[in-house]
Amino acid sequence: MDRVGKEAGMNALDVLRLRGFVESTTHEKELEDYLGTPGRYCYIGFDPTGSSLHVGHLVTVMALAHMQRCGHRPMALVGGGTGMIGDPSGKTEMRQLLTPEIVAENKAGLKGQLSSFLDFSEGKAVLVDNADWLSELQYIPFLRDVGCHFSVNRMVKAESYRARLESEEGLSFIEFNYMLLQAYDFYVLAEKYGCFLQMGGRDQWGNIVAGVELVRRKAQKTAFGITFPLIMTSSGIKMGKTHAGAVWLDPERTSPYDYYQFWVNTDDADVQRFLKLFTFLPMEEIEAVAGLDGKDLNTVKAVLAYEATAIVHGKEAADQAHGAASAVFGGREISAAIFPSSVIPRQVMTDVSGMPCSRIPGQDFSSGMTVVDLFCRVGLCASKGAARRLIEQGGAYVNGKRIDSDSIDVILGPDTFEEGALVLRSGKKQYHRIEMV
RNA sequence: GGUGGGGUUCCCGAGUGGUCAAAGGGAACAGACUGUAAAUCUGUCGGCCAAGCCUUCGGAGGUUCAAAUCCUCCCCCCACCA
Repeated sequence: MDRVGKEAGMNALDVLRLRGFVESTTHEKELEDYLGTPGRYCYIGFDPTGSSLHVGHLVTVMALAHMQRCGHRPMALVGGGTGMIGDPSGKTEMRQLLTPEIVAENKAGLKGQLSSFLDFSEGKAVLVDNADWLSELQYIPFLRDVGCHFSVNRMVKAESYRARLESEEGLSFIEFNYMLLQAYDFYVLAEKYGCFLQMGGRDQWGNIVAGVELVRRKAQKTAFGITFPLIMTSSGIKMGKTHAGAVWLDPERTSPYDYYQFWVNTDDADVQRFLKLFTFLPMEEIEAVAGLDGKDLNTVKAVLAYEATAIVHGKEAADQAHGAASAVFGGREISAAIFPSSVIPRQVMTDVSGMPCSRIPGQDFSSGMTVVDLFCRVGLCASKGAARRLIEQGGAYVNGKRIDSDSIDVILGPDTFEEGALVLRSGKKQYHRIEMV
């Protein structure tokens, strides 16, 4: 999708500002000039602490994608070297140190996921690994060349270390050192690629500024930094966390159906903000629906969920997730007047193939199965006690029929299936389809 | 190394021999109200073959009719001192 409307031809920094990505920048005038020329490099570092990104990473990834759409060249730096140390910024606890094998594995996973957002062909985006230069570093030369530029007095005052300095756990030296390494990364990228912009979450401010200063001192060049706000939901929770933990981009960990559901359940108050941050829909179209509220907002949420899912999992998976949502929660037509750029299906179409689903052999039902056992078996309930409670509280449904507590011991036989399938429901939102095989 | 204080159920945090599956809060789950929203109210919130039984209070032993609570050893954390 090319830039349309007022974002076309706009300075990348202004695009990011307009969409709510920018919390703070270093010397913004010069930064604007830097981004005024196409083909500029900019980078963000990713810790290879896991093999999958999650929604908490999305702001940074989307920022890179916008950079690319504005004609610049984003770089994703995978911290194969620093990942062996662990960034203490803003963290209350020390990180688990990673082994080289795990780092390699995670790195591969990250690249795959980044490819959904960035076009890595023809050098339009670059993936680098700081292990390439960090692992060969010699301690004494490093201390002399880099360490001498850092003031411990200043580092101790850095906001990013504060939590740990004040905590009971304290801060180990290896972690205190982290800032030097990240600053050195920036210096290397500046020298090697001419990359003079580093971006990151607000907790990276200290590390970014350290790099900007190192580039100035060692290379006598001006480098820049942008930090993004920490995205909280209106209810005050860190974005991307749910009761079940993180919302992952890896479809094995968070299915496209659940991913879609995560977005469709966005708080009313967050919809506008999230559309700007987490979709590529043009600003004009987002602003056009700003006045909608109540039930009408649900349509907007559907577009948000659809677009967000399509970016990560592709159009087909988004169609399925959307169709499954229509099947269980009821569909609604989406007027061509809103979000004309979106490719969301405008007509109601239901599609159960995207639903959470278990296949169970028919013979398991030949002598019947209790509702309690069935709910546990497909993971809708954590234990039989939980399943009993669910039924007693009136939250269990089979094929749309509530199981009342008197019939808690009802046995389900093969005749419960309609056309070889049956649908369980737990509470208001959790559906699970069972196919007999 | 010394001295003192700690490690409790998802999290925080009460609990110092039986009345403890363990107060209170948070999270979570269910119901009502709704719009697959928020807020609010109500209920639930270790497991099981469920008026009973089993497992849990850092780990391993021990005392006792009875231990989260007492004793011994060990592991880990914190504070102050060296």
